[in-house]
This record gives sequence, structure tokens and C-alpha cells, in this order.
Amino acid sequence: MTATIRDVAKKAGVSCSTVSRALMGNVPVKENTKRRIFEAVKELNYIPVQSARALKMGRTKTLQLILPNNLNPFYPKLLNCLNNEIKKYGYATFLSVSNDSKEEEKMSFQMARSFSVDGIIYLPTTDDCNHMGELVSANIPTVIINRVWDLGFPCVSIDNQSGAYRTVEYLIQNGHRRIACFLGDISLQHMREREAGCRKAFRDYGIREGEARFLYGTQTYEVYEKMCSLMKEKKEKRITGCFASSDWMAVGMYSAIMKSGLSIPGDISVVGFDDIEDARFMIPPLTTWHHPVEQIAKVAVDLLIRQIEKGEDTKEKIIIPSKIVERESVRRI
Amino acid sequence: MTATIRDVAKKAGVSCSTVSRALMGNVPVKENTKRRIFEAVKELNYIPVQSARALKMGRTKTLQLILPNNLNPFYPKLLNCLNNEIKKYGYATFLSVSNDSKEEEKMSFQMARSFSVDGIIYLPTTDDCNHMGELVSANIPTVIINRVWDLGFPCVSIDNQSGAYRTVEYLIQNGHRRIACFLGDISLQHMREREAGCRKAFRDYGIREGEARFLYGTQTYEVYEKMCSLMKEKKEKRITGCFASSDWMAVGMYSAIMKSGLSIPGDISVVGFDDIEDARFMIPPLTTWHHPVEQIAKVAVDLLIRQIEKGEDTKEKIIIPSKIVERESVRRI
DNA sequence: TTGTACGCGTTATCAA
DNA sequence: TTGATAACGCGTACAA
Repeated sequence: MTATIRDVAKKAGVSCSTVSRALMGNVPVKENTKRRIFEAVKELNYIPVQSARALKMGRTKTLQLILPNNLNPFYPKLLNCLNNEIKKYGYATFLSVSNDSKEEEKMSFQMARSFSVDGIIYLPTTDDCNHMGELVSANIPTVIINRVWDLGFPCVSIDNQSGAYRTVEYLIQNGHRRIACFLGDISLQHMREREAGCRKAFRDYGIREGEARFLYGTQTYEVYEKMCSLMKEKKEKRITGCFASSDWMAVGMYSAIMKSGLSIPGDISVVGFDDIEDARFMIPPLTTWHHPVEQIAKVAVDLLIRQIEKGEDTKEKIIIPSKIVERESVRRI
Repeated sequence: MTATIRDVAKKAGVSCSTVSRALMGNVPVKENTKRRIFEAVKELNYIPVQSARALKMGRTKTLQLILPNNLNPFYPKLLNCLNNEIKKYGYATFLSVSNDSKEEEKMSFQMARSFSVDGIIYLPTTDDCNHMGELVSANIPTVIINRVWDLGFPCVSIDNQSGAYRTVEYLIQNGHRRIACFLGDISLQHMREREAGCRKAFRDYGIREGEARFLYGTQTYEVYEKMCSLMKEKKEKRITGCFASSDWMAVGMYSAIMKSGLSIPGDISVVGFDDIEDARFMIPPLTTWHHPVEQIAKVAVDLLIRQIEKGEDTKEKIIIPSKIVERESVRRI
């Protein structure tokens, strides 16, 4: 069937060990034999069998990505960056999408063990950690992204609170005072941090309860409906600006605002969070807080690889700085 | 370190083979010993090492997904369906995104071989097949999706021509005659098929050259700019409807139309192709041809698994039927 | 119903 | 610089 190292050895007239050494390249092999070996490799179209190599070396050259879902368009972008980064280091990507389910996440941890992945990039779907014992005890190098937790793993994330703060501040600095903040699943720490950022901005700028509103919801239709009813208030009382805790939400908000016969940013200014691929193609292009996924991916994978290959044992929490991207969804009033 | 089958055997007071048999479940093992074995397994938190199993059995329980990119929002949706389907069969997913590059695709084929994946779901990035010899000679069960090719592999796809035909027909039946069709990369067969569908619709309904326009472009800014200049024509001559060969393009077209001060569907009706997740949240919600990715994923993975596990050797070309999804982007005139 | 022995394809150790 | 050999963890043919 497909050629093994023995076939190569026979064809090149050497032993398996020599072939292995020539291929590994870490032990000297005579130029001449080396040439013959590579010729044989080419001729037989030989590729080492990873399973065998893995069994012997205890390394699979494989990284696992554990992500919550792939629906919010933020994730495909992140996935892309991560996958490309992993490729650079010559590793293969095992993909595990949890569909926002703890059970599936747990299965991913088992998969990590049984497939002996060399490392894990983990973006948890929930703050509720009681199923993560599996992961910790698996003792596989792991980097957590987009969360900052004390699970004994290094973390790479943005500063959610200051991001939300500065985004809402931007609205305020453009003259808005009646502002609604739409938050996602508040059981998640990063969402609470974003909420805290909003509240702090209101406090710092003397905006009080009646003017600042907080809305909550995770489903698109919730966002849409709550936003619609908000738009029905009479103009003097109505909000002039709003903050979406993710760009995906902003999409639903745009729908609701337009449907209500109001214009962006003429009547309502909108700011988002994440800077998804489509943000600049929204109508009008969305002003939003940039989530630096390229950076996050780069740093996280680099950290992970160093942990794997150099045995570096770090637990650092790395915060990637970011900034707002001004487009056309905010009006100065 | 981590427990092996020998540890389990020792703890249960039996031999490795008995443990193996109990775990495989295809050979009778006495109830009592079985119980002791499972207890030991649980206690030691034992999971079989896949690399070893793979080496022995020549099966990795692994499927590889080779996709062109992850930018067009159509792909994340497809990826999701595929991944979930794969999970159902207890396989793990190896992800290879080619970033629209033949070179990277070629590397994916090599990966397939070296990691001994059991099967491949392949959505080619190009029609130019001269790098695919690697794939064919690898002799790994493969299913091609979204293309219908005679490479010796089964294919699962929609009928692109009739899809485009019926979508343009929908526009015509709503009274439109001055129509622009915006096509993507015409070097790709499925895009040429969609183009052919458009042309046939025009022919069948007696719409001639001046009325029907064809525009081409792959980059978002091309779509945007060409669309903008199209909008500058004076009203009597201007198109009243347009067809986007992908919803992603429709996003750019929406931008251009709005930017030009025209309304959808008041001035311009738009139909898309794919029915991406966001199509119903566009403003107005996009009428589009549904690309049945759930079905495609289901059929493709099922076909692949049957090929792997039952040795079924099929080369069938499966066409999944579909339909238009009427939303609010088309006006009857 | 169970145990012994072997081999899957590789790399590492040791001796030459 | 090279070759012979053992071992990685597992599943199975064969013997008991």
C-alpha cells in the first residue's frame, strides 16, 4: 500500500534508523546517503505516519481549538486568525465547537486527552467551571482566550471594562446623554465587565438613572423587540444614542431602528463592540470598539507553542490594548 | 503519568487483551470481569490513546474539512453544519482553511496523508485541478461539496444554474425588465453556471442585451464601486432590479444603493443567493435563493461515513433541491 | 472465557 | 557515520 520507512530504507540501501535520522535532521548523515534517501522518499512519495510518530514521541503536532459557537460572526474571524497562526508553526488544527453547551465542551476535553493534542486554545462558553476539572487534570498545555480566569492557565484577552467605558464615553463626548446599553448574557464575566464599564462612564459624566438605560438579552429577536419598543417613546424622552455589547447585536438594533422609521445616525447614534468583518459594510458603517483578534491569536498561539516546545510554564494574564474605530453611525449633537 | 491499558489490567487483575475486549465490546467477556474492568477504568480515568489505536487499526476516527476560506459568511455556516454532523458519528474534525490558495490546499492534502485522516470533505478553492493528483493518489475516501466534478469522487451540490434561473425569474415575474446580474469569480464553474442561469432566464422571457446587464467582480470594493456607478444613470434607463450571485455581494450592493440615495426595494429590488445567517437581518430583509447547507452537510458526511465504514464505493453526483426565500427586498412593479 | 505473543511505523539507545 | 534492537500503547490470532 502506502510506503513505509522500511520501503525507503530498502530502496536507498540503508537501515531504517538512517532514514529516520536523515528525515529528522538532528543527527549528522553523510551527504551522499542523505541524497539517496531523499531520492527514495520522493520516488516512493513517502510521508511519515503521524500516529506512529506520535506514539513514539508522545507528540502529535496537533492543537485543539475549543470555541463556544460559530454563529456570532465574531467567532469565524477569530477562528480564522487562530487557524492561520497555528499553521505557521506547522501544527494541525482540531476544531471543537461547543454549540454553547457545557456537555459538548466536556466531550471536547475528553477528545483532547484521547487524541493527545499537544495544546489547547480555549474560549469557554460559560463561567461555570465545575466541568473543567477534566481539563485541568488532563494536564495539557492550555491558553484561555477572551476570559481572565485563575484556573492555572495563562490568559489572553482585552480589557472589557475599559473598552465599554471608552465606547460609551465616545457617545457622551459627542453630546449624547439619553443612552441605552444593550448587554448580552450577563451570567458571563466579560459581559458584566462591559456593563461595569458603561455604568462607570455614566457615573463619571454625571448621567443618571432616567437618562441611562440598561437592556438585556441574548437572542436576536429579543434585541430587536426591546429596541423597537424603545423607539416608540416620544422624541423628547427617547434615547439619542445606544451601545451594543457586540456588533452582532448592533445588527439587530439597526433593523429595529430602521423598522421604526428612524434613521442612523440622524435620530439614533449607535456604537458597537467587536469590529466584526461586516461592521464597515453596515449601513451606515458602524463605529465600534475594535476586538484585536489577530493580536490575540498571535499572542495566544505563540504562548502555547512556547509552553509546548520550550516547556515554559507561565500563568500570565495578557491584556491586549485596543481602540475605537470611528465610522459613520454616530452623530455629534 | 497517564494510565495505560496495562494499568487497568493490573488493577482489574486480568490481562491487557481482556481489557481491550471489554472495551471494544465485540467479543464476549464475563459479566463479572467486565464489571471489575470498568471500575478500574473509571478509577484510573483511563482513555485509550488514539495514536496507538490508529497505528494498530489503520483508522483514526478523524475527518478533514478542506474549505476555501472563512470570510464569506456562507462558509462559517457550512462549517458549523459539517462539524456538527461529523460529531454525531463520533469522529473528530481536522480543519484546513486554504485561504483561497492552491498551495495551502496542496499542503492540506499532504496533511490528510500524514495524519491518516479517515475521510475528507472537500470544497475546492479553484477549478484548476492540476494540484489534486496528490489527493487522488492519496486514495482517501473523499466527498466533494458544492462542485460537480468527475474526479472519481462523489459530489453533493445544489443546481446552480436552475437556482440562478429561478431567482432572476422571480425578479422578472415581479415586473422587472432592466436587471443587473453581479457575478463573482467567473473562472469558477459554479459561478459560470449561475451566469448561465441568468442568461437563460433573460432569453426565456425575451429580455434583451440593453435591458439585462452583467457585472463581474470578486472584491467587495469592486461590487460597491461598480454598483455605485450603475446607480448614477438617469431614472428612465436605470435598472430596477438586480441579482447578486452571493448574499455577501448583496451586502455590498445594499451599501452602494443606500449611499446613492436610493431605497430598497422602493427604487431598486435586490435578490441574493445563499441565504446566509444575516440575510434576514439585513435592511430590508433579503429575498434570496436558499443554499441548503444543513442538507448538504448531512448527505455529504453520511455518504463519507458509509464509504469509510461500509466500504461503499460510490461516485454519485447528488443534487439537493432548493427554493427561494421571499423576504422584503423585492417590489412588484 | 481468558492469556500469550506479535506487529502496526516510528524514533532513540547502544554498539560498532 | 551507520545498523540492530527495543519500546511507545493497543488490538487480535492463536492457543489454552
